Amino acid sequence: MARRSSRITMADVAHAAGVSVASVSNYLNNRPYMTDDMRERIASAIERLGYQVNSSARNLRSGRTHLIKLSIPDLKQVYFSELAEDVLAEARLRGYGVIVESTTNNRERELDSVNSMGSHTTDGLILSPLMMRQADVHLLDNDIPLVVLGERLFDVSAPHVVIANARGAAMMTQHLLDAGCRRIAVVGGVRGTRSEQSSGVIRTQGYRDALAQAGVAYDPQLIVETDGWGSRDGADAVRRMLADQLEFDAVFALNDCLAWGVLRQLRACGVDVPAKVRVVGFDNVEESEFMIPSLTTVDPSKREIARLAVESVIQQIESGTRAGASMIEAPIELVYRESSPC
Amino acid sequence: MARRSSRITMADVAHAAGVSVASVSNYLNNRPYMTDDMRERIASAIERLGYQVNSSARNLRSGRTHLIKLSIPDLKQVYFSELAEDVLAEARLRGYGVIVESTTNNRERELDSVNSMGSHTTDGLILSPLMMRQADVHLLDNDIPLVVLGERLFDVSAPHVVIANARGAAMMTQHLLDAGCRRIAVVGGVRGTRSEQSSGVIRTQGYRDALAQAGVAYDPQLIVETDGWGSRDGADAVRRMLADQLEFDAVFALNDCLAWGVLRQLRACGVDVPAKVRVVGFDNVEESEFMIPSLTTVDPSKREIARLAVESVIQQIESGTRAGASMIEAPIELVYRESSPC
DNA sequence: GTGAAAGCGCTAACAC
DNA sequence: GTGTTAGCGCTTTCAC
Repeated sequence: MARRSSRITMADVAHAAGVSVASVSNYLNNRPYMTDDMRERIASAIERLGYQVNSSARNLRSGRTHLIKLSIPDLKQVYFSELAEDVLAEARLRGYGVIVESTTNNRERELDSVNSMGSHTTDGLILSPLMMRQADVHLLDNDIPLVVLGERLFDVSAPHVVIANARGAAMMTQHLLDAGCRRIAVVGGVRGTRSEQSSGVIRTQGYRDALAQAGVAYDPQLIVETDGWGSRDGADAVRRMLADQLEFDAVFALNDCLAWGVLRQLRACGVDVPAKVRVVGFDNVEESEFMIPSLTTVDPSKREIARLAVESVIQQIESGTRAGASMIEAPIELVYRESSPC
Repeated sequence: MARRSSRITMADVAHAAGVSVASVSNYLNNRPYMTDDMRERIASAIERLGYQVNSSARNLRSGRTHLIKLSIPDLKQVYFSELAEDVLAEARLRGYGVIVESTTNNRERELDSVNSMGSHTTDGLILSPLMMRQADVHLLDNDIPLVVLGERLFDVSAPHVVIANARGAAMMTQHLLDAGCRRIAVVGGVRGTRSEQSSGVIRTQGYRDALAQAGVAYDPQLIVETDGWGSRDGADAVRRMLADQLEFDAVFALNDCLAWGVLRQLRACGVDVPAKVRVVGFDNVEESEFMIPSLTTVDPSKREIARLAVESVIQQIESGTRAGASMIEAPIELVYRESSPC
């Protein structure tokens, strides 16, 4: 029956063990040079008293909290919840806890999670920005350990862990071209050019690059813009494409959720996948494997992204400063499944 | 251009503003009785120096971190990521941060998150236990603010926020009976009786209760057990049911993911939903609305669960102790969609 | 090897 | 209303 939290302090332990607080501290921090006898007495006292370190005190003294903040747009988006899970696991492995902050696609919140970094609650930040503007980046202009995730490369002096969006999209497009497709619709794509460097823009560019490379003409009609990137948007897109009698022999949905909707709607309309139309996605979210047909997609290896991000932010924390700008590209891979076999 | 973290302390601010640290503290904590003049001088000094409170120091002194730990089995399961998102939002609203801990269906980890509670990193715990055994509950026998989530009602002296699993399952079964179904298969159900009080067991019981109530015979054959609760398990189940030539006019999948798999596999096998077979789920996960056909399901109002849990744990934190055992049942509701219209 | 003691930056009790 | 000050519990020199 544990007492109220830990009223028990290091001093109590020291007293009970007949040693000094310094020795208890040494013991707790695995410092060498200590007689086995003392080690044992301290251990037993700790056990007996049910002592637990007070991390607030430790944090104050050491200036570290062993907490990382993970700021992402929305946990309800599978991509991010899977990424978060991987970040949690990786951080845990390295002895860090994670405060998750969901910015719910809200610029204010993104700025908040940046602004609050000075308050020492967390040692570093892994930020997946979505709404920040160029004008906001000066807020990141400090020495706090930071890793930026995703493709939005602001002029921020910090390591970026990026997905090879353009390359992934190009590879996937190439795969479809190799399979003989010539009318590849891009659901969730962005027509024309925008200054904004969203994943949509970049993936669309990758698609166009691959077409160009293969000498296949680019038809803007095939770019089907959507409101969001959920499965409903994918289904809506297909509905429109069919209504407009758009000709296409493949659909490249720019993320897996869109692809789910595409798959469902095509099936509902009696279009055979992959015989009549091939369908591919991007993100390799777990559920995609279980679609019928299972979804061919680009795997951005979230595990590796998480590992790289956590590793970098911890390295910065332990070295004491923000690392300079850099771009770490996570490996990318095509996963061939039934919706577009190899 | 911010300096390295905040070397700037309250003393610096006090000095710059020509006041005492106490006044700065008062200002920061919105304490009353303070001339507007002083208020302004402090504000401007803070602004000028770019001061930010050091939360470690504040935490040590106040004994509070304004951090809650949320311990759940797995963020990759949609139900939990949606719940987590709601918990995050609710906590944020009330000025608390959330450390998310994913126990990955691992008993050790569950115990860890409980054990580490004494170390003052977080003020309270919202725990969704899955693997804990009766033998472990003594670990929860302390005064630390705690809310237990889900149906596993151990003999723990703390508030429980529970889903009305039995009632929800019974209501849904009743709906199917009302629609004329008499052979309702339960995918993910648990045959026979087990001491264990998992959601599966309880939801199955709710189903049986409804049958009994309606005077419909219970056929154990209709209980289709599955390995897990993912969509693949749902699809597998249907495959087996069809192979075994099981007769059924409805499928009650005990969660939405199972239901997705059921929907897909039935469709793949040319079984019309809902004309031939009705399909319903449990959890009302966002994606379910976009299935084709859209999924009728039980809505456990995660938002409300999150609200109740956060509210209770914060109330405990602010009142200074663990609240006694209690059971707060979150409201439940059937959501009628195409897979089984009303 | 071990211990004494000086803070880390803040809050709150109390004095003015 | 405002200032002084004593710790919160720990880590870390620096003596011994």
